[in-house]
Amino acid sequence: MKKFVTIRDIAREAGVSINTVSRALNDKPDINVETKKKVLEVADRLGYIRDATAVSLRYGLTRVIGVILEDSSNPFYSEVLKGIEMAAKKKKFNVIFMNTERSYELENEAIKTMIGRRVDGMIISPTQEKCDDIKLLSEKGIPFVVLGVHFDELNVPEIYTDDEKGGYLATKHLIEIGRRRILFLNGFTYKSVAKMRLNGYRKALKEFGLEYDKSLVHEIEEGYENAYNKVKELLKKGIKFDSIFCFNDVFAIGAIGALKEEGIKVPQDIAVVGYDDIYFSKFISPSLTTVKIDKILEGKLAFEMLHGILTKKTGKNVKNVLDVELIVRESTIDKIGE
Amino acid sequence: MKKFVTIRDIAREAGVSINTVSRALNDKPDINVETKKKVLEVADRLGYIRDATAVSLRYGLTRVIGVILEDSSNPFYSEVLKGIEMAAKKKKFNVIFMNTERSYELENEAIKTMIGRRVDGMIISPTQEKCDDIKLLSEKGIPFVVLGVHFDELNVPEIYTDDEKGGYLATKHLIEIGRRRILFLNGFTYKSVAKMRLNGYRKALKEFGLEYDKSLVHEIEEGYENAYNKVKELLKKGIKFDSIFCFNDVFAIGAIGALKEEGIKVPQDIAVVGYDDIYFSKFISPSLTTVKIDKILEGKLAFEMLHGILTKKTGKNVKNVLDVELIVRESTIDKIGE
DNA sequence: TTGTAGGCGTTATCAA
DNA sequence: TTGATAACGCCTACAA
Repeated sequence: MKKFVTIRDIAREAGVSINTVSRALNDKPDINVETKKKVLEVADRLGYIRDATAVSLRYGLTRVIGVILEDSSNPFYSEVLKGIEMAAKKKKFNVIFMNTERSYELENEAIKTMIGRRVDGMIISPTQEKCDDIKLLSEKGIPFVVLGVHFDELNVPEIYTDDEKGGYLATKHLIEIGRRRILFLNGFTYKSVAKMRLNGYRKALKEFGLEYDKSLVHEIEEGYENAYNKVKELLKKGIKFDSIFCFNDVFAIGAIGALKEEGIKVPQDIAVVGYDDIYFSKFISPSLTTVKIDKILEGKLAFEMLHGILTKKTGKNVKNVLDVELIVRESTIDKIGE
Repeated sequence: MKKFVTIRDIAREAGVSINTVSRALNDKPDINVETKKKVLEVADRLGYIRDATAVSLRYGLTRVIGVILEDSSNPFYSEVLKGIEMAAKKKKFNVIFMNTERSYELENEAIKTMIGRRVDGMIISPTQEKCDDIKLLSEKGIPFVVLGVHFDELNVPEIYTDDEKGGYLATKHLIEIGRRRILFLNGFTYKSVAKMRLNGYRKALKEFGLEYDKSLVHEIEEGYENAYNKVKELLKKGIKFDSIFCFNDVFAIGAIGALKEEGIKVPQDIAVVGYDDIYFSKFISPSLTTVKIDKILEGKLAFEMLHGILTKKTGKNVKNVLDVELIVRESTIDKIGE
């Protein structure tokens, strides 16, 4: 028994040729209304579902996009991914995704796999360890959009957030509530995101006449534990600070965890600002002051950029810089709203 | 200019026929070692990447699985999805995913799309509003695994968690710490998960000689706000309870938010238990006592079940019931570990 | 208005 | 050990 109904089956059943079936199915004009009606009726009765792999091969287009991310379970990327899928669905595209676990090797493999799948385009959030793979993609002329990252050394389509502004807003806010020694728990600055936030941090310090103190700026690996441990370590060393600006909300939650354990009050003793505004940031206690990124929107726009490139409506090297917004909550302002 | 290198290009360049190329590429035995070496060298030089759409058409197998979920950005499903992708990657499968947003319509459409894509199999987390679509899939003989849900009325391959046990453990724990009036904020019991947790709740009450009080059991929609509002409403009505068992951690966080605002102490006045053990449950304050589900594992096992079905190693109607575990934290035990 | 034939890129069969 | 050819399911010229 064959698994799927084909246009040949419909043709036989309806007593017409296969391309009459094709015409009916594709709403082509040059076909008799009666014939069409009959063919469609038969197709429906037989439960015909068009084989997308065959259409892909024929057209050289798959209507599939590839999405390559660090980690789809991370609260930031999981929302971005959702936004991508929402936008893709609207345009009748499907999404294949692969995680890289922050490994350049896996990123490279994922790209090859996606090319093998003949995806019409890709959205990639690169590790930024190297960028040879992205360069290759660009040379091969395969449409793609880089997400969440800016490459100084490459001229490729990118969507990322205005992280210099984010870093600036966060730092300025801390200064404005009277903090002077602002610890910055940053990510690694070989990544554009971390570099930009650092620029924003420095810009705000400068603007308010505060000097940049190297002992207050630390680059750490992703993860709650690393922020938690770093804060504990610095407290032990006796480094003095009255506030912390964190690279992301998970760091901020880790930092707050460490501070609480040491009996340090947030925000009274030390104020904390995060970044991203992940779903849980408003629910934790104290609720988190943070720089908000509209992650669903970033995903949607990433798809729309890619779609624009695919349909030649968008230039090939457009940069799309999303705005960010400071959200003030309890981790910097005590008894907010009273 | 053609976009991709084909075996024909390699054949021409290497001066052999296309199926000699195919043999070399597929490691077939009947080929001269020298020829093979040369072909592979040419393929490499030309940057050949095999077209998976063509192979899929030829074989009738795609090495793609479809994953259909309520919401991939939800902290539960995002981890399950990651587990699926991890396991799939190991077996050289790719994952196409679609969200249903808890709409049966979208679920049905997603299934059709996946069939159109000729995925080798699907993992579906159904809305359970209806199950006609699942039944159809079963009749069509398309391999699939139902995830996170049990259908009494269907005999299909399923992976879900032992939620009766989970409900029992949570309730028993609350009773053992001296609570007698246990509010149960449940999901809708047309879903098997909610029904099973309710069974567990009742079982524990019965075991300890407590009577089931309807006014303490409420079915609410997903979302922080709904739990928050329900708790506020019940407090206002003057319903008395000394503890809450929540359908999931997000409910629990909502409940705790409402209690805190009313100046009620958790766990001293009211103890709270959640369900799922999402990533943030250990970081919030008070940290959350909850029933842990190993979500990554559930995803991995779901894929392995499906793969087993695809390779005929697994029976067609296997049920895989995952164990759950009670994780005790501060929301039920004050000053834990002191 | 309808049908025939060719081809998308690959692999498998069969003959050389 | 190799090559010619057909086939997977679909769509599109072109012919009838």
